[in-house]
Amino acid sequence: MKRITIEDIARECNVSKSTVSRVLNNSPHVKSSTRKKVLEVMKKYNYTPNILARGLIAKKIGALGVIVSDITNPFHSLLVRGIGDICRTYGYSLFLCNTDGRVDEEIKHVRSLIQRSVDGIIFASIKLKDEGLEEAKKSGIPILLVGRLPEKEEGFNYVIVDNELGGYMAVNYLISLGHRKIAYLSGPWDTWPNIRRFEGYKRALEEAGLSIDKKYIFKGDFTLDTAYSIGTKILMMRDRPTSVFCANDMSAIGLLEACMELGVKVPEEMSIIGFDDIPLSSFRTIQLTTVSQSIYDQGALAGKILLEKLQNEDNTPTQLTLPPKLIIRKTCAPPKEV
Amino acid sequence: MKRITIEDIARECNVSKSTVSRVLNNSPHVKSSTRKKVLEVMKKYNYTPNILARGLIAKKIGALGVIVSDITNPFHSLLVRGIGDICRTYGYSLFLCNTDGRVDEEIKHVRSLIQRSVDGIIFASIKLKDEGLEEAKKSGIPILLVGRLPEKEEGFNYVIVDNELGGYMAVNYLISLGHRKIAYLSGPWDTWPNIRRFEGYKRALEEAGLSIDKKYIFKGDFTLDTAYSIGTKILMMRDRPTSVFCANDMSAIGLLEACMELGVKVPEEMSIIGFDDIPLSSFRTIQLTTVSQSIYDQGALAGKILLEKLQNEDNTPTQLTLPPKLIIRKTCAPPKEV
DNA sequence: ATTTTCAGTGTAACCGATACCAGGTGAAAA
DNA sequence: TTTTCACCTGGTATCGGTTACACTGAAAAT
Repeated sequence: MKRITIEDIARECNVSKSTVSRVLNNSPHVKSSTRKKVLEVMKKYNYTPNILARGLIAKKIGALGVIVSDITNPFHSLLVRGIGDICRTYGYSLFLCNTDGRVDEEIKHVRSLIQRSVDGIIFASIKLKDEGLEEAKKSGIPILLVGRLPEKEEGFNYVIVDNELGGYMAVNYLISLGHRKIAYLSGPWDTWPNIRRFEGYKRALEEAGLSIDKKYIFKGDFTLDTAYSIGTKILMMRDRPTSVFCANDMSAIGLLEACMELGVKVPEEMSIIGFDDIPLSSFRTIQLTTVSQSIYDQGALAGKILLEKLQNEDNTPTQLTLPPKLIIRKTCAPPKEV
Repeated sequence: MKRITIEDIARECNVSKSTVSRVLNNSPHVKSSTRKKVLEVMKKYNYTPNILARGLIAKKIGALGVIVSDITNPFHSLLVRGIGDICRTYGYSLFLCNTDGRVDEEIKHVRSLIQRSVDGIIFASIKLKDEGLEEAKKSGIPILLVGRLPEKEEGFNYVIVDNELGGYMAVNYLISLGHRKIAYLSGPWDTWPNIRRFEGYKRALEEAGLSIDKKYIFKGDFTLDTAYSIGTKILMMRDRPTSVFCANDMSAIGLLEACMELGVKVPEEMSIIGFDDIPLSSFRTIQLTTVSQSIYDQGALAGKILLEKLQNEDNTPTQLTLPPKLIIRKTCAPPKEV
């Protein structure tokens, strides 16, 4: 079926296509009777302008790209949902790119987004050194980072929550319950969220006058299965910690599973606190105490900031650090021995 | 930063842009020395053709749109991941559209995808009567449906699993374990998956000579919370069923939670079987017996079929019905009384 | 009465590619 | 020596819009 073009509309109205274009763009210099007629004909033929033709001149297409490692990850799907909803209200479309954490894929996606003249790119899972990010920066397309930061964060727009503070709050909460033996189950070690959360962990311990004990630091990778197997090890060690701050909720849930498997009662015999507050954490059977990132809101805010910036052609970087929130549910309690 | 255009390359090479275009499109009629030079200059300037300009002529942009109700739903995120991965291997981009199950949003998204000249649209959560689908059909853009079908399915491309058979297999399995009082916890009633699964339920009961007892039919909506509250009702009724076929995994998990809350042992006192096999179902603490839809594969296959169809300009509808798979885990056992 | 202003519209160039047609070249065939 | 023809290459229209500029005629200003 042939698409209706601006020329078809113009012919039908006995005007030139520039006049139709003016109506399309709400130019004030159109006689109201002409405008009315044009609008009528447009409606009659159900006409919508071709965005590609428009974009060719404007060098933008009313679309953002969002780059995540894996949309299947509930953190990312919530974030993308937030971004997507905002895009919709601004009339923008959204390209979804999964990288699987691979730099080459990320670069490919970035190039393809640039080729498509997207108006902006949101990076949700950059690494500390990120070539894809560099590539995008060179292109001059507005960029915004959510959730995590690269090594050199200067000049970038970003929306994050204060991960250090979140870690601090989590561990402080455990300390306030009376815990002294507090373990840390990490995420991928050289990763921004892990580094920041671990710093919060250390600060809380230091302020409480507790020493950081290497035997209580466990290297995980944010996945359930790894956390499960590390969890079984933690539970079987001789001077077992009374509580574990897990670098993310998935890890916490893996640990929780290990506890169930080994008959260790949570929270009576083991307190567990996570980070992120993914939907799963609030399940009745899990009820994980955790630090909330307000993921959906973070995504929505990120989208909003970038889109506003595009509309106002504002090039000054907006850098937003949101406060985390402690969500107390049922996996933490005072330690038994105290 | 100004983008390099085909003209810049042509000038630098002292050839016309048609020649550059020929190189770009692998035309055989280019002297190999010329081609070499052009390719060098293209590489030197890191040139990539502007997809919008290209798309304006070709009337396509190398992108698909996928319409889901909510990417946060694990079923959809897996499906989209499968579609996205295939798109990537074919060099296509993917527009993500969330409708929240609202028809008006769906129509808006469809229109916007048409405006953007996407090459094809994949619908993942259409309704029985779907105006958005109609709108897309009128536009002539190739369409493919995954996961569920509309009332009139003629002429559409689709990839689904046999939901009726899945329901049949699930219930048959319960029957084979010795269950006679088998309840059905439905999804949204007038919905394709629910209708088909319920039909499977009925067929299995009929073939086994069991009557369909209205008091064992419960109307849910695919959500955890509804299933939980219905679950508590089911567990407290006097002539309680010994097993429940839940229309999806989320409902099954809601019921599972209700059982835990009320101290009903699963599977000893209550057998539960779900449908979908979302990742959550295989968690160690859940171990839900269910009917697998191979969601990721379904998405990948759907994407592949549509993309192949686009490349071959094949207009005959491909209609694929995949077999479901029974995944036996730990929530089903023979009933106590037998 | 003459000039200025400006609302309302058309013309044509342009965005960055593709595609068709035609022209030029040189080697092989006549 | 001329013709033929395959092989390259350039010119130009085109896709569907936007936009700078020019033009018209009527109202406002002088």
